[in-house]
Amino acid sequence: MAQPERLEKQGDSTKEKILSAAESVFGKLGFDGATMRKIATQADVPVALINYHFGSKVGLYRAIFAKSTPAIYDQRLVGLQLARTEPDWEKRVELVVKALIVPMFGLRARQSNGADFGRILARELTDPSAEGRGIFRETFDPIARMMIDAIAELFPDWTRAEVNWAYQTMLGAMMGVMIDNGRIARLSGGDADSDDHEAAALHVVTILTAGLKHRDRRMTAGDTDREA
Amino acid sequence: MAQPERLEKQGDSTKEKILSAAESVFGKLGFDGATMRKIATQADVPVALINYHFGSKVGLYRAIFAKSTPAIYDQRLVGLQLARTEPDWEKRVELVVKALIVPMFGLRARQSNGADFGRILARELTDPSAEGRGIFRETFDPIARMMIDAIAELFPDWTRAEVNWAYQTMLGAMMGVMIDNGRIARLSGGDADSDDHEAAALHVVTILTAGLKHRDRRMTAGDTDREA
DNA sequence: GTCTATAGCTTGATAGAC
DNA sequence: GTCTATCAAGCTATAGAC
Repeated sequence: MAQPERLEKQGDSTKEKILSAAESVFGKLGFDGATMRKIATQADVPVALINYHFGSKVGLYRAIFAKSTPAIYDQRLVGLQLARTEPDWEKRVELVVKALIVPMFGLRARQSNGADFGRILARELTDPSAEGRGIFRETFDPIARMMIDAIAELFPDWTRAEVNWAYQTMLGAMMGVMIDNGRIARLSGGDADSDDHEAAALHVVTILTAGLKHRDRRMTAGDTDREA
Repeated sequence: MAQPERLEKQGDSTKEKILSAAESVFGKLGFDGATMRKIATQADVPVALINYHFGSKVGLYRAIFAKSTPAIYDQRLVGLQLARTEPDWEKRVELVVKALIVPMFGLRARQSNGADFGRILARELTDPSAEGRGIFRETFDPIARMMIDAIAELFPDWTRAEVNWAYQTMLGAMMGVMIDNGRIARLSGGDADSDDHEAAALHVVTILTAGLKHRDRRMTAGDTDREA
């Protein structure tokens, strides 16, 4: 803004090379498993350049989120608005589910290493110490609350606990089919292909939509501690 | 077996103190984030004792799985057998879902630090480099294949891909409500309590059972890339 | 902006006294 | 079995030449 868009020759390219390598290494090894050296090696730059451009390891990490997060936020917002205009209730449920799932898989498909960002997200979500970094709190919490409110509107007779657990179920399910750790291919004997983002997204959306629509409230009275 | 059960005075207690501390630290910080020193401090033993009893860091890590995994396996097996004897199809679906979910939450509730093991599991599942450790391949893959086969039997008209993605969806959903990273409480304003294992388990089981039973095959023909 | 060199610390693991 | 002392390797981050 203040500084008019300079043509930074290769300076820009270096930052992007580092960001891209970091995304890959953080995704594969996690925040603690990744090292500045490994990232620098993969980016083919000296380690010092990372600190010059991003300040610190956590600074680099945050830059990855800063890059990919706004698009997710915007697309989810659009998805929720689209759902609001849908008159048919059944289709509205599906649209809310898609508002959560589709932007994430869209990123995977669109970006060259979108799968890496998906891995980073999944790890961040399952990392209690990640709360300290506060990334989710700053970036995803606002849209998450909107999602939760949208679910509550769809099912006005649900308790707040039911609504929230439903959201966590959806979020977890999305992560489950987004991980791509090699195990899915192994277990399925190749029948389920992690690289087929559209198929993966479609299957989660289908099951989650059905699960929300047909959630049987009477089951809530039952017992879980049945032997099994 | 060969060695008759000796009463090892406190030797046994030390190993268990380390194991318990390791479970907690690994759960909170992950494999790479955890350090031998932090574990030793929490267990209140010198670092060298960990290497004496477990050989290495990864040896200690594997010992954690060796301790908690067989119970999960057995209970899932029993759950699947129970499902097989159920004549009512709808109830059978629910029993298969419970065979996956209930043992995990049962462990959380029963064991003092069962939540820590849940965290470790979730991280191991979302860690591509964990495949190198081979823990899932050795411990959970056999029962996972049985679960997948059970789903396939329940829905004979599904493709193998659909069956496998359904399993991954279920697994992810379970992780999603099992993580307990503090975010669930924050987003729900306390309405969803991660410590209430029974409630959490019940909500996932309910949604997943409904999702499987009412999965609409006709949706599979639809498009995912609709703008959302 | 780029790079080499290195400071200052923490890591996993072990040697060897008890 | 337990513990202190220590090693070699690897870590993040920075100083300073270009």
